[in-house]
Parts: sequence; structure tokens; C-alpha cells
Amino acid sequence: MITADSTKILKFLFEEELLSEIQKVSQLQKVPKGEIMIDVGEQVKFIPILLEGAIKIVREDESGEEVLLYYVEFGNTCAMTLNCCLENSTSEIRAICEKDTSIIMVPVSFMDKWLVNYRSWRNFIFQNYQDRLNEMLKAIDSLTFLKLDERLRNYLKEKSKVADDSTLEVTHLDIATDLNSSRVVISRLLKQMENEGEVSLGRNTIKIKY
Amino acid sequence: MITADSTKILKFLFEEELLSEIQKVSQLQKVPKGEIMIDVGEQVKFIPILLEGAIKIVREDESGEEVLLYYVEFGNTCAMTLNCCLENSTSEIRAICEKDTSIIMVPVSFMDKWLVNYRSWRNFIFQNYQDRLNEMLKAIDSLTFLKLDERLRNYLKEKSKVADDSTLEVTHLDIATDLNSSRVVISRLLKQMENEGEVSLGRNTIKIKY
DNA sequence: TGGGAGGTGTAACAGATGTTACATCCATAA
DNA sequence: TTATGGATGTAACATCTGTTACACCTCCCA
Repeated sequence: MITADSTKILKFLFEEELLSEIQKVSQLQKVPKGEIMIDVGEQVKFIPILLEGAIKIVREDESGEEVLLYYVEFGNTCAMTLNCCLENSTSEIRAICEKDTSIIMVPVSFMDKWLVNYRSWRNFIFQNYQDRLNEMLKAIDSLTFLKLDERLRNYLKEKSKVADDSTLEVTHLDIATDLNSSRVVISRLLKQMENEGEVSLGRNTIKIKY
Repeated sequence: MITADSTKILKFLFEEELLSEIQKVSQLQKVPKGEIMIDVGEQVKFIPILLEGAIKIVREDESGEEVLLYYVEFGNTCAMTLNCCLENSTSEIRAICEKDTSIIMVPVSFMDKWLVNYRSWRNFIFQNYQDRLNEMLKAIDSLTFLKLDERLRNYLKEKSKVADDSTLEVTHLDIATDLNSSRVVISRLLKQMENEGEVSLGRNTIKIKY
């Protein structure tokens, strides 16, 4: 059970009746920046809907190497997570809070009933599957068709959009991890970009110039 | 309208009543091997369900470079296509018949109604979204974490599985296109694999040895 | 029968990315 | 203040992948 106020900001997504159902059965969770919300191999038994903040979704292989898949933002849920809710399997991905974040957690058991009863719920679920598929496609495009320097540019742009700030607090190693590259390579490319006047670099900060 | 026989082989997926609805409103389409079923930028107004054969799904960028995403086989549909059915947008991908193929084409307009009325339809749709997301994840893993030689091995294995034949009819150029690489590189790697006894090569054929 | 198109083999080279090694700088805790 | 760990800069080199060029083969059609 959560307060009616929490759900009110989702009223652009769901009708009044569904909102009050959500309010009755869900829990509110606040997770601070940097914390791991869901890790690879964990069971997930709730559908997370993001009220505030942003979540970074990354994929990890057996040897511990990572790659960033996409971000989940306000009013969205993570379809990769729906996946393992429904199949009762474990998470294929890691979800890390990119900012301080509030989430509504809806028990999986309501999924099917609401699909039948609420058109807005159906729309919500399908819209999310579609968005996630499109994000995955973007990731594949980037990995397949772009050189690392272009991937880096896109990464910085995207991260700056999510943070809503043209100055990023991030280390070269962080970036290397997200792009599955190495720190030296990222430093090299960033220095090049600085020389071209695209960014200015400082300790733990990158300022993007337009 | 199609024959009842055509839908009967889907009875492991749908209940009797839904099967007869599908039969009433759908069309059967046969597409020969090699033909493009759906191309990038096309409108799609039906949900394709595969009765027979296999379909290769590839992504293309602006400059005409390609990469193979995954195969769709018997009893499945292509969630990337559902995508553009529902959004009324155009296809982000190209679907090419890998074998002679029969498809049931269900008009999009029934999608929502059946979601409400048939649990088996809901399961079908969600299972397909999940399968596609997992395929996309596999593609990302492969692109991110594997060297080209391993990607090539996986490619040959997968293609042989879909063809149900350990001898593939394929040129080095075909493979290079699917993996977004170049013919010379693929020839080089294949020759290496032949020297290691993993495959034997002939004109237009690759035989996989275990 | 001759010739062209497409498929394959191979060498030499180029460019992008990853690795290793080491220097320096900064922030902070002891 | 000093010591320590993390962040960054840079050089030298290794490796993987792509490119260009050319030879030769097979198939098929004019």
C-alpha cells in the first residue's frame, strides 16, 4: 500500500480505477544513486515502475565483462525484467540506479488480470516491450556499425541527457566499463575530443560543449 | 480464410475456439526460399505466424551494411514486426526466407480483442516478446564479447541447426554479409578452421564436422 | 568453344583497438 | 604533514580486423 499522491503522477498512463488498484497493492521503494537494484541471477517478483530518477541496465558475461544496454526513465518499466517475472526465471541483466530513484513495485500476480481488464495496462506493457526492443536495436546498431569514437560520443550525449546536465561526473574507467573497452583507450579518445574542442576534461568530470 | 488443417498444427499453442477464429480471419501465404518477406521501411498490417520453414531477420544501416539478428521458426512470430503493427510505424528490420516457408497472416485488428478473451493468445504474444528480447540479448553478447572467429563458429552452428543439415550451402560472401565483415576475412578464418579439422570447404558448401 | 561472372586462396599492408608499463597528479585519511 | 589510492597522461607495442590487389577455378551461356 502506498499513498495516493505517489500514483497520481502516473495518471497520464492509467485510468483512475487502475491507479487506485495499483495504489492498494504496490509498495514504494527508494533507492539511492549507485545502488544495484537487481543483479544478474536474481529472482524478480515485482514489476518496477519508475516514478523518479533513472536506472541503467547493463549486461555482464561469465568473465565479468560488462556492456551498457540502455536507461529506464520516468513512467517506464524494464521489459527485460517483465521477462523473468513472467517466466519465473532469473534476471539476465543488472539494474543500477543512475540517480536517486523512486519505484513503485507491483506484484507480478496482478499482471494477467489487469491485462484483461484495463486497456491502459495493455498499452503500457506493450509500449514498454516495444521501447525496450528498440533500445536493444539501437545498442546492436551501435556495436555493429560504429567505431569506438562514435560510440563514445553517443554515450556522452545520452548520459548527459539522462542526467540533464552537460557536465558529467564520471571517470574514464566508468566509461570504459560501460562501453566494454579499456581505460587507456577511452582516455586517448577523450583527449582527442578535447583537442578538437568537443569536451573539456577535469578530474572526475567531463564537460560537453556544443 | 484458410483451411482448418493449416491451423491444426498450432493446436499445441491455442485452444480450439481461438484456432477456429484464426482460421476464419487469416490468410495463408507461401514464400519461397530467398525471398524478402518484409523490408526495411515497409508497413506491416498483419501478425505473421510461422507454420513451416524459417525466416532470417536482419538489420540494415543507412549505408546498406547488414547484420543478422536471429531466426524465426515454427510456431513463432516476429516481435519486431508486432512492434510496427501496433505502432502503425514501418519495419525496422528485413525478413528473408531462409527456407521455403508457409505463414499464417492474422490481421492486426484482432490483436487486442484476443488479448482480452484468450489466455493462450496472451501467452503466445508474451512468449514471443520474451524470446525476441533474449535473441537480441544473444546478438549483443556475441557482438560485444566474442572475437570474429567465435562469432563465425556460432553462426555456422546456428545456421546448421535451422537448416537441419551439417552441410551448408552458403558462400563466404553470404557469411561476411550476415556477420557484417568482409569476404577475405571470412575466407581466412574458414581456411584456419579447415586446417584445424573443424570444417571442410567446397565451392558453395561448408561441411561442419563435430 | 570461348569468355564472362562469381567464388575462393593468398599476400601485403593499413587502421583501430587493446595491453603493458610507468609517470604524475589530486584528495583524503592517518 | 605525509602516505596512500584512485584518476589521468602518454609511449611503445601487440593483435585483430579490414582493404587492396591479383591469381586461379568452376560454371554456364553466347
